[in-house]
Amino acid sequence: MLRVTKLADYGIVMMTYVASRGGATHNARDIASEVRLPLPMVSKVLKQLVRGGLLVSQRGTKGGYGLARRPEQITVAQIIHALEGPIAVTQCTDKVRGDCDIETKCPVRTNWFMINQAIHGALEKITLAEMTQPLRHQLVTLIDPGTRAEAGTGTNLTAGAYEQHG
Amino acid sequence: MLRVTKLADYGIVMMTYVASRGGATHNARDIASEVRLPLPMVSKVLKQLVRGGLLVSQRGTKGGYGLARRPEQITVAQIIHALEGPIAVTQCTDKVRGDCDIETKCPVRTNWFMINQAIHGALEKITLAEMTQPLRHQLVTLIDPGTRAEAGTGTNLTAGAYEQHG
DNA sequence: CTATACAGTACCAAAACGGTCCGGAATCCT
DNA sequence: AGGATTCCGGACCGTTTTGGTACTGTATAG
Repeated sequence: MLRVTKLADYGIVMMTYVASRGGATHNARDIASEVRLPLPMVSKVLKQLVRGGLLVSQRGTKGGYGLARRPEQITVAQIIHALEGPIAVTQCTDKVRGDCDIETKCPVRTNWFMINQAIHGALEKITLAEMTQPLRHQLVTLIDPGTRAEAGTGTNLTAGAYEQHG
Repeated sequence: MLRVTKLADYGIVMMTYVASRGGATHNARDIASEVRLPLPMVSKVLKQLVRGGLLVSQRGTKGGYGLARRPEQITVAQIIHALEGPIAVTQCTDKVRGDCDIETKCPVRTNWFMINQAIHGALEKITLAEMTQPLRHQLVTLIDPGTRAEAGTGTNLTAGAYEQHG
């Protein structure tokens, strides 16, 4: 748990794919087939990434999607934000749905704020450029020496994505 | 998003409350009234915290719950683990439900693994002892200087918890 | 002006979440 | 011994979210 949605998971895979192909634009159909995910899903994610300002789109016959800026300027935190809103570990954070009207009195609120910042900071450090080059040094330094691996990781890519994308 | 469930949110509030009262045991009813949450809910959370080895319980007339070990030995990561399973940002992590059968080929898998470790590391650093004393120094150091506050935080405590718990 | 490709939005089934309830077992007190 | 208290282990259920699809509209190339 403490899980990211599949939308965000897909989005990161797709962004990584686009970034790995330099500045060229790709249309939704090609991306879908490369990443081995259904076209409607891919299309949906791409649209949201455009809205989030991470991709730029071109309509028409020779249209497609391309990165809105250099891979070094795009972070994992930004991708998650584009696909599932602001990173907020607890509710009553969107400020829109202000459920928590006792903010000033709640003794753990300040701590949650810091926890959220810590997580956000970790995700903000990781750029697309690094994602295209696994095991890069800067990523490694994110991990504490004493931290045990408690659970595995991986993507939601259920039997398909990147099966043999080369 | 990237949100913790309310169960975990409640759990942290409750653990913080118990820890703030030293080593004494409290029964579910008292905790519920102090934290301003419905008794069945509180009871459910407490049970899971016992199963997770974070609380010890005593049955009978003078029964109740107490910390299983010193607050310094209990981390936020452990509480989340007890209430919603292993911390895993992406699916196919529980190893039980191994959806992702292309692990070795997926190019972003390694990166997800590191992201997960980074988050887990951040949560593992925060102990209950620190939660009872907000704004402690070690917490502050978790936050990167350059990290912007993108969204507020807080608890899910919808109009009730800790309203006037003093 | 037609084929292509993105844009927006509505829709739906399935799963997870949040919360409640009930019968059972241990402990204390009388 | 017997009742009162308190934790234990489930099942249960309505609502929300998630994951995924479909359909109509709009811009662009040739």
